[in-house]
Amino acid sequence: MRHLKDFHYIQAVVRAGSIRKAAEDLNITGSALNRRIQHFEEDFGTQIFERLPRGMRLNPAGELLIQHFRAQLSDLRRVQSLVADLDGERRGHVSIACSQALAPYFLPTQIAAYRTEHPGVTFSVQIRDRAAAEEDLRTFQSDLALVLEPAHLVDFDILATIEQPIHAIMRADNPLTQQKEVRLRDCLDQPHVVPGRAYAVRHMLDAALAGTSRQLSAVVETDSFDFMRHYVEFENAVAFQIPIGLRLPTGLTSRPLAARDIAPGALLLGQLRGRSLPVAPARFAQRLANLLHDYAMR
Amino acid sequence: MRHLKDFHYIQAVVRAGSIRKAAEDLNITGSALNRRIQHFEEDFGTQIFERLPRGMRLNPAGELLIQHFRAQLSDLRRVQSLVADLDGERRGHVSIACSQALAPYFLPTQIAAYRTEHPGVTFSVQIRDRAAAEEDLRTFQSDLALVLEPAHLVDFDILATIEQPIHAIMRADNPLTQQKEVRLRDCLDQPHVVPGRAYAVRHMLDAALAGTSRQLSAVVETDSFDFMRHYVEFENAVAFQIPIGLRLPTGLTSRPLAARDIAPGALLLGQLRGRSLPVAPARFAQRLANLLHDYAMR
DNA sequence: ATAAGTGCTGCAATGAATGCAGCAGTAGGA
DNA sequence: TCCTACTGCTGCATTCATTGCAGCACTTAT
Repeated sequence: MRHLKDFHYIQAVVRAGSIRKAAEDLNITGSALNRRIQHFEEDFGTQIFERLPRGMRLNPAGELLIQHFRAQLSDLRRVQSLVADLDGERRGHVSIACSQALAPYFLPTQIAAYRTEHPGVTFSVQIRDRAAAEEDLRTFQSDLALVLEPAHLVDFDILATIEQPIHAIMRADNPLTQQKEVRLRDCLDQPHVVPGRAYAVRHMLDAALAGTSRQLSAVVETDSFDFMRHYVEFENAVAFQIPIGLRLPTGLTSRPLAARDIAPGALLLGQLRGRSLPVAPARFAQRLANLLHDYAMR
Repeated sequence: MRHLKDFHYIQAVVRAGSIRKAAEDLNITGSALNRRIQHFEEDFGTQIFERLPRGMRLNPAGELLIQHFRAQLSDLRRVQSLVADLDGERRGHVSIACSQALAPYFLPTQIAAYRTEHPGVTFSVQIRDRAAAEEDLRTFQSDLALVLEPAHLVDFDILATIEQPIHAIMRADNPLTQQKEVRLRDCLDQPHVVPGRAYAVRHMLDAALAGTSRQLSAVVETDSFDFMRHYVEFENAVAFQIPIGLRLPTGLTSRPLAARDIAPGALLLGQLRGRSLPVAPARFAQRLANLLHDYAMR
């Protein structure tokens, strides 16, 4: 859209940190970009950048403005999708930020199922830890977030929620498998692999152990849930995961951790508070919400 | 703002009904305006106007778009007022659509009181009947509506509400003044003046009389509440008004109508649902809401 | 001290938006 | 039925805003 060109220019400067770098990204000269920004500031009424010796940085007014622009762009997409709907096109795009646990199994099946009914709808899936997922919503980079134990919940509108007890993942020949549910201390007695600090499962483990005499002594700490799941196949260790993301190969199995050791985590589906989602994201969110609701009921 | 010029052009065409008339209003030629609109439609992706032999009219996509633009403009104003607040300017503008009853006394005192604390804030007050007030909110022409018994309440966010029994206004020597509250039928036995059908007081009178054997037989029906109030001074008649708008000259007095004859009306303060108001309107609304709340308590 | 980076500005060239005149078409009145 | 008045639209020349180039003043890191 032509009338949002200034916004793209401003955003490029924000990203690049300087006019000249941004100008290169935009395939224009620095002077042209410089003047556009000066013009914009002039009829906006205030400076929106701090001029530093090493480049440009948004000032508070600029932060407010760019947030406005993002909201505006998002609303324009919504209107365009409404118009497309009017024309009977049934197209659209859904952008989701989700916890890593949802990536291998849960989301692919849901998206594939949705696309059989609405083949015109495309998706983008960003794997984000619990803080980054919320930031993605705030910056309009994602329409929806499906995330375990989000960090702040400010500006986060909860569309659905289910409880997810943490499961211990181990080989089928592990002695712990003889019990219906396992104690956390028994897991810690075995070699165990845990996610990095940014992840909710790790956060819950840390919280459960705070104030106890036990502590984690992980043989591997990793950012990859995939790695953890596969590692257990090669060393007889214990990994941790939420059940909704699980579909274990033969030879591996899982048992829930005792609720008195570690409280179940909340898996939340949410959007940016106050935002009107375009048609496709709204419908997909509705579908996910129903599914999670049924999942919680059964 | 430069990047909203297309919007102003489109809105001018909507208002004028044809490109050439709109072009005249905008002091440009029809061809320029025509091409801008064609360009816009091109990169928006769809036609926005129906081309009729007698001019242009918005199609459904255009209706959606113009609503988006209005919201965008409103949000831009909000951001600008936030920025002004950042600069410590404390300026702003508040636009209110209100029932006629609030115009002579209630709103002037409130606005004046607010302006003693915030002299940089300016106001505009539109007198609107109950349907038009809501339409004003919907089209972003007013930030707030203070209106008796609104008609539809769709997209209307209620910020405060108080009950207002209808009062009969009459001369101090009227025999009805001997009672604490008066019956509607006794009022109808006297010459009476009533507002036009668009107004809430009239609507409530009609509703109260529906299904009874009595009916209005007004000696004067008028759009002016001022007229009604003054008319009573010259003919010994009865007029109707809500108490919050009343401040009677000596010689006139008022008595509430019996609640069993006619239910009190709801005076609502509201804004457009989902809209974030700029600083000044939000603060003034807060002040009004508090005031109405106290008013209801006493 | 040098080099590399920053934002900014004067001048000329490019390209987009505008104005003018005229076309084709429809609606309503004599 | 013709005529007038209105509609949206378009080719061409012009105007004006936007851009690119080169260079300035300045800061920081080597």
